[in-house]
Amino acid sequence: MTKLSTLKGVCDVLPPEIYTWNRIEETSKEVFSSFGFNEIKIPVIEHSELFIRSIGETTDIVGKEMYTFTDKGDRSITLRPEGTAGMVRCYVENNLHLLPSPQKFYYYGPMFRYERPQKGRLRQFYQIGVEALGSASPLVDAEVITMAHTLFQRLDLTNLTIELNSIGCNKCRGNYRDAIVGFFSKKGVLCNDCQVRIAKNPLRMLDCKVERCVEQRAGAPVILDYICDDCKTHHESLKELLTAINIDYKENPYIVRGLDYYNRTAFEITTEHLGAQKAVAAGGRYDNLVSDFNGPATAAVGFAIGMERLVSLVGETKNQSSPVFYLAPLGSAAENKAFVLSQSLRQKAIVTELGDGGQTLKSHLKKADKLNASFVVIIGENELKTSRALCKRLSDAFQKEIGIDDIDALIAFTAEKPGVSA
RNA sequence: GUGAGUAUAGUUCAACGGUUAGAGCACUGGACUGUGGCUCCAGGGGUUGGGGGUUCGAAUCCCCUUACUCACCCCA
Repeated sequence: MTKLSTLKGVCDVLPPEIYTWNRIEETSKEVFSSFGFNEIKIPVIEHSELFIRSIGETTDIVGKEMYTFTDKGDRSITLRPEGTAGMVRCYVENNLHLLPSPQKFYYYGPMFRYERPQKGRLRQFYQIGVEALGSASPLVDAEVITMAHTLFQRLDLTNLTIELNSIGCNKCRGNYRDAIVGFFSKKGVLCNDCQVRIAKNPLRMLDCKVERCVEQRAGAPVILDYICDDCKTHHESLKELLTAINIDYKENPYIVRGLDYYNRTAFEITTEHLGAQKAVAAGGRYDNLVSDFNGPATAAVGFAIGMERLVSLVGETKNQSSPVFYLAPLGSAAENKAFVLSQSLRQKAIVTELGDGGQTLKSHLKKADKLNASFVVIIGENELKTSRALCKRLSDAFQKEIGIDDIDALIAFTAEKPGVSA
């Protein structure tokens, strides 16, 4: 039998790292609630068609990264590579547009993309996703960006940069596309990737890293000069709103979202500490996606946070739940007694660790110390005879006898202060 | 899919082609028979990723393979 291991690009999350995950999840719930967002659960599997139609057939995600299989009913099923498509499907399917707009949701869960793993990039990765559907106002763009900013602040993250761009709308993006294609086709030989990009996704040529291409793009057209007046007004309003609450941002005309459904606002929140995958969160507007799925015309904006990337930026989080009591039974009769006692304590929501009756007292105490317990309750032959348990405070080694069934006295002992005990 | 690097104990790492592959941490036990942390001592642990080759001799050199890591592409 070969040694079992996880699949490539998939990993376990163990303590103590899981405490950081929990802290992020809890903090995000607090922040999102304060912005009026509600949690929602949407499926991990969907009809393949949902992603093909929303994300776009020519994107890498759909073209080569989807986990797609045929189920026993001969349906084509895909493990979601991102959350927005499912959210929009849910919005349309449940007629959520009938509720007051905008409807604001967040969700939390794994996404799947068949990619070559590297730092900050996995095949199964977790996202916190946020979507606001039913408003075209730049105010909602600003709210959503502010919400991400607030969360990162609450997690004590500094040195994050908000990068902002507008990629125009269906009406004006074509102008810019033409301008880019026109600009580069007059230039010399481009790298192999860019020769593909010029046909498929010309905007991507702007952040090519090949030296030859970098030189040639000097003086290339800038998107903000090509977007229509409506898009420009929207973009300017968003910037004013962010400025009004002192949120710093950096205009980055090279931000291009990799999914077809985006328009207007595109943004990324980046760090210098993640290697090549520097985006901790990214998102933008998708004003046409709901109507593309035969829903009513519904403007929307959202973003996703890369959970693993965020975890690696947030410092270690301590386990909050180290035991209050460690019960140390000596022998099997004592073990039975300790088991009963443990249940009484746990019913009062007191974190209690139960030791093995076969262990020596010394090994009990060592273990209690390693578990960072506060008190050890020793139950041996003497204690069983007298029905008095020996309760020891580990911080200063003070100990006293307490009636073996006297839960209240045990709890009272935890409240006594070291050094002033009677 | 492309390129580079790495693979030795549970873990982090040593070991010029030359005894029985070592050390820190972790784990278990003892010093201390029913009293933890600190200290000291001892112990368990390894097919040197796998396969083949060169050599008197390979963890070390060569080839193949697998896995991991980083980067490209792309993306959270």
